[in-house]
Amino acid sequence: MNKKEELLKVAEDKVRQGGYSNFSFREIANDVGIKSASVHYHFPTKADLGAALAHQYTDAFLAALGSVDDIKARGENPIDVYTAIFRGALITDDKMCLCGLLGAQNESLPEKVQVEVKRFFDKNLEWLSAAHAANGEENPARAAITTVSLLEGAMMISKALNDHSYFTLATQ
Amino acid sequence: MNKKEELLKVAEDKVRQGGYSNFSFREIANDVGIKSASVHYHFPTKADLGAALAHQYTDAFLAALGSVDDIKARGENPIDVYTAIFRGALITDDKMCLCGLLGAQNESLPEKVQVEVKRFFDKNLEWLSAAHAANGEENPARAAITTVSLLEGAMMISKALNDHSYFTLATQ
DNA sequence: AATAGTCTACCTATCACTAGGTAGTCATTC
DNA sequence: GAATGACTACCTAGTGATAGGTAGACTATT
Repeated sequence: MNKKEELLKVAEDKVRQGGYSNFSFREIANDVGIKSASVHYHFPTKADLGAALAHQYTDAFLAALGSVDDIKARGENPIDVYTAIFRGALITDDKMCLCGLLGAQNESLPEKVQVEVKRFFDKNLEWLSAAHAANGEENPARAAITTVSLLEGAMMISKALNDHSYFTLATQ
Repeated sequence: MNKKEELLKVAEDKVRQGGYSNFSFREIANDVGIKSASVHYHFPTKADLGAALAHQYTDAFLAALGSVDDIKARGENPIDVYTAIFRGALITDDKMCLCGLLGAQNESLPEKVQVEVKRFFDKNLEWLSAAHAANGEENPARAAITTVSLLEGAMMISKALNDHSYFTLATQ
């Protein structure tokens, strides 16, 4: 793991705790043992770092999901798989969804970051629509937005009330 | 409307756009036509202002809701009323729910503010549980957390994708 | 005389970002 | 195989802007 990857990792933790403005170049540089000026070598501006963060997060999330077809082939319900990955992100890391938090504060973000946040949700809705269609839902597009809304909202409220059992109650 | 109320109003707009760190004493002072030092007369610290903001927002929200009994007496469904108020907050102001955004970034907030955010959701869940119970739901507590999760999540995603139709699709 | 509300003037800390330099690595060239 | 030049990954030192917060003076109302 090189310094660039380390920087993204520590920045991700901070953003998932308090949003885009919850990390500074100085802080993350200090965390990985370099100087803040050197962070600019890897990421010219803070917006570049933020965009890279959301892009990487989206890719990792999609990779964790896998393909709807593979899940159906295993005889599992893709919506259950999707829910389990959300639950894992909350329980394991005790943190919000990166793009959920960024999405909520969308208006104040640099455009580069907004684009990547939008990509996250576009890809999620695409995946969920396919999943609901494969399950025989009559309105897969609506079911998709309902599923992701419920999960992001339950995550947010579990963080606000500092009690993960609300997530379980809302999604079980 | 005095300066204190004006300050809360302009601060609320900024927080609902980009979170707790999206406003500064200098900015809001300038917006209402006083100096930043004078803001400290009304609110000793930023945490005090943030807490007052969330408290006021909660009170206004509950007042707008009214009582479950009154709504039932009018022959309306309280969950529809609740949903309509959420939709109004999104469509009219084109902004997130204040406590939703603050809740998502809960970990990075001063404790005073966290307490007020928690109060918002506690009161909301209480109201929704009573509403679902009045509707004859078999598990009002679960229905309550599901309702608020869906609405907060749909709001967040509508902001992230910059398209209110997602909220309508998820909640209609 | 007292209080409320605002002011000027300032503090320290932190922010993103830049200029310019250095040590080591690498392939190319003579 | 020694020298050259480009490249990587960092550094020191600093910029101007902005952050939250404080001390003490001023002014208008009561």
